[in-house]
Amino acid sequence: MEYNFKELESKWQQRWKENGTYHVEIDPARPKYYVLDMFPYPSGAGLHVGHPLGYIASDIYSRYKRQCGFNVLHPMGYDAFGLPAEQYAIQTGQHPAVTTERNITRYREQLDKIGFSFDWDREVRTCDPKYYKWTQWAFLKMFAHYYDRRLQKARPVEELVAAFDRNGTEGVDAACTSELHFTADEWRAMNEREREQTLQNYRLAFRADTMVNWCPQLGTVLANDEVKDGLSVRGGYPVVQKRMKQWLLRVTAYAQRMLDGLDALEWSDSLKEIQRNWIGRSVGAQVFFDVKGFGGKLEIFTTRPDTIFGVTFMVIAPEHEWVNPLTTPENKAAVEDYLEQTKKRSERERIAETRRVSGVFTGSYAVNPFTGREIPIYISDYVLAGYGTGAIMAVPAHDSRDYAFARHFGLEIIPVVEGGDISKESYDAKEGRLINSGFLNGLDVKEAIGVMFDEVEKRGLGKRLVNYRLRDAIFSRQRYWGEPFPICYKNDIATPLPETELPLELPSISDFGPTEEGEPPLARAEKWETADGYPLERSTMPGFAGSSAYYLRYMDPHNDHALVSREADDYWRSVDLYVGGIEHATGHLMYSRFWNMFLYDLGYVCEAEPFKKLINQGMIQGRSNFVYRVVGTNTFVSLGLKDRYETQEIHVDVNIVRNDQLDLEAFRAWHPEFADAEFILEEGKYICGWAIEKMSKSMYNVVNPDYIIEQYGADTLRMYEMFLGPLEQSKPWDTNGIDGVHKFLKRFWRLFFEGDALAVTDDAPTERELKTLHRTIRKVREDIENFSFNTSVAAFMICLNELGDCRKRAILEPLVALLSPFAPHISEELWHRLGHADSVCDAAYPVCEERYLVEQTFEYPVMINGKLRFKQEYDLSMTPDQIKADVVTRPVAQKWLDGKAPKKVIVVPGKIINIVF
RNA sequence: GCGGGUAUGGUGGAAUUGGUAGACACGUCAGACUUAGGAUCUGAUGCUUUGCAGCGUGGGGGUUCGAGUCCCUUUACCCGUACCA
Repeated sequence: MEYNFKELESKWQQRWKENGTYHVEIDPARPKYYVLDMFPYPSGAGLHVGHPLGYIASDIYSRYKRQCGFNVLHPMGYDAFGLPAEQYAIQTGQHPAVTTERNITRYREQLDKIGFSFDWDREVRTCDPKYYKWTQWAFLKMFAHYYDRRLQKARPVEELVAAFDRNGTEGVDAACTSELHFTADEWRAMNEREREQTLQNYRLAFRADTMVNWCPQLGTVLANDEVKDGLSVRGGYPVVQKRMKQWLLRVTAYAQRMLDGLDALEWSDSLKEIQRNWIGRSVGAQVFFDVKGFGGKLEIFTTRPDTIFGVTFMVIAPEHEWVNPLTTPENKAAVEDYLEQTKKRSERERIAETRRVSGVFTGSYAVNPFTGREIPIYISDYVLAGYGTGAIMAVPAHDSRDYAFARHFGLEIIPVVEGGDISKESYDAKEGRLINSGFLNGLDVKEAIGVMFDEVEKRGLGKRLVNYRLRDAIFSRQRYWGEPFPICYKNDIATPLPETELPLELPSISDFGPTEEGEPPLARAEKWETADGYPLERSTMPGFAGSSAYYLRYMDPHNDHALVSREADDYWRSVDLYVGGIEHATGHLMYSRFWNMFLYDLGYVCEAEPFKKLINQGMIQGRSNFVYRVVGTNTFVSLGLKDRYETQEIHVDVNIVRNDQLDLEAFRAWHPEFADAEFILEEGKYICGWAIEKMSKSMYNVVNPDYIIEQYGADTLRMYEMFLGPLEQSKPWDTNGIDGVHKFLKRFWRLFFEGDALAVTDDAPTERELKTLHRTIRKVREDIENFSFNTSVAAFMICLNELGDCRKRAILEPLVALLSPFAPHISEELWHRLGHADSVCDAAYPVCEERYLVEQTFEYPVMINGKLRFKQEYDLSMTPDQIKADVVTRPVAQKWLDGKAPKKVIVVPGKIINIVF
């Protein structure tokens, strides 16, 4: 009987669908397990062979867990809001909802062919109003809460208002944009607008002015990668840095908890490290410097208070709020000139032009509180407005940037730490003894830092402070295809819509670009206002909004009364295994953790961390093929002969190349230009060159899974994707190797049949066959637990090689169950042919019986003189004397024994051979 | 610059975690069956050498009876991040 994969795969996919095989419900009688994939953005290009890698791995794990008796939640959905659909809409006028729907249909078709065990009844789409109702709901909750730093928890804004009513800011310790101080009387004296403005300083979702790349001609904010050389990439219009009112999420409030939470997560160290760096905690001191002839004190942040005696100047960021007050009349022109220069440059450019020293003197002087010396205050864009206080104390002797600046402007450099030569560069290391530093002299750096912290606090110059690099997330986009904000403006005061009015649906419009006045596309909607006539917010939420809590929605996707019911959340809790790409390390995976912690604080979810274990699948790269055209001709020369000609390398579609051999006819038909191509062959073949590159259309190396499934079947695709290499490693796709896996499945299939009849026998298996079976079971189980799917596929192949043509049910039946997570279609078919009525999905996963392994051989560590010396696998049929003889004759042992015989060789069946001398 | 990772045959990759390097698969070669083979099966296949033998896990050094694995050093590539005070 032929292995007709096409027929049996579509048959079972159909049956699974009809029978609801993958539908799951809460079942308190069984332990739950939640396996989640990062849901895809359904792009117009469809899936290529690299996309399903993670889905296949998670599907194998889900099926395995299910067969182990777990109630497995394994859902899928679509991250459907997003820029590409909108860009396409601006160009073509097609509504993004239409193209998105079309793309989703295409994705679903492709996914269905691979045989996943998704419970599609739980599908979510972020662009569905029933779904984004809960995105809006969470936003309203964030708007209505602030972060109490003392309780380390989000609390209702009403509590903050009550506190202000009682004592003003006295005793309030809340996460905020800037530290405010006012009394209860001052608070009570504020009008409604002032109060709201004050509260925005504390809300977890708030509006504030931030610097953005603004393109007046395009009428929109641009991301850094959309700007080049101060011009917009599209259109080439000037882009300026502009302060704009934007919605933000106060993720910084959760910085410490997000940092601490990492320790308990089963994520890769590299991923945790990326998040740690992103959060960027640093412990230092806040210090105030008096400014000569000026009322205020300049606040800076430093991690090196020990070097304060070496401060010879100060620098503030160009955006610092004191730039104007600190600038003296005679420096005004120069400062304005400098500000104009920096304004033109985007943040990215500032970064790209690394270490190009620039700056300007304000004319003002600060006073070093420890030396009493007057030090000049400069403005320079190497100081970032967004970090710390936007102002620094400069210690040129011990900071390379300050050093470069001091050299450039001829400022004084005073060494205060011994150990380096500062004639050519600064000495940044945190070791050495302090010099030129008054009471710190003689201390080493670490001691000095501690002493200085105390001294600064004692003298009332400042205090210890922890700073984070993490910044609040800008949450609004001047775009159409996103969630509308459930916010209206009453007399310009941002006012939340009542929850009962959610979802606030995206209005239908036909032109998706910004308006001529530079308003976001939603300004084009007719009547974009509340029923009582208040205007609604016109920007929409960014891409990460909809993906921040989707894993919760899967638990209870049809609930109209809550994001997730208490019951569902109590049962499913959090994601046990999350599989997805590392590119979301600082985006989605940060926002989701923030979002979840917030909901946790409010008591809506029972776990603080959403993703317990996380696996990052590697990228599948493309393997491109090349042909070599002799320059100036239409003649193509085979790889081995190309050095004899002057050639031009041309990408050729990998789908018309097999084992690097070009299909000449297909090549001529591929492109009109090549219709009359001539070839210079080697041994009658045209051999192509190849290279590993990103899989992309322009390299003609995209392999479509539909094509592979058509040729080899879904089971082969699934197993081959796993066989390619370690899951977490990037590796090239090479269709050439797929035959090996396909052959394996065909061989496995053939074992069951003699002609068209089932040929499985009930003969008793031999010890050897049982050993092979159980070793395979052990290996495969172990490998699945370790996500080492490539070696488990190899284990199946080894097993088949060892079994030869064993057709015994006692061996084959467990193998079918063992294989089913990897190749569900063929396994299901064989399972039924073996006489089972139920699905192989519910067949208990085979368990290794150790006795079949240990009864034949032992693996012993060998102790010589109490030290582990070598291991050897001994067959149990060997007597202790034989083992002894073997040990003694081994070269290693002989070296040790120096010719003498050991006194005793102890053979303990089970563990250890102890050799006594 | 900083942080993380990788390096093994012609190719993708194994290696029980310090114990016979190259499992498994591709490719290649040879053979069988075939009108045919991009089907199936069998065998060979790290390199050098006719052979004996020697050399082999990016390079150099070290620890050890024994190193792909541990330590030091160095090179190349990949990823993340970037003036974070």
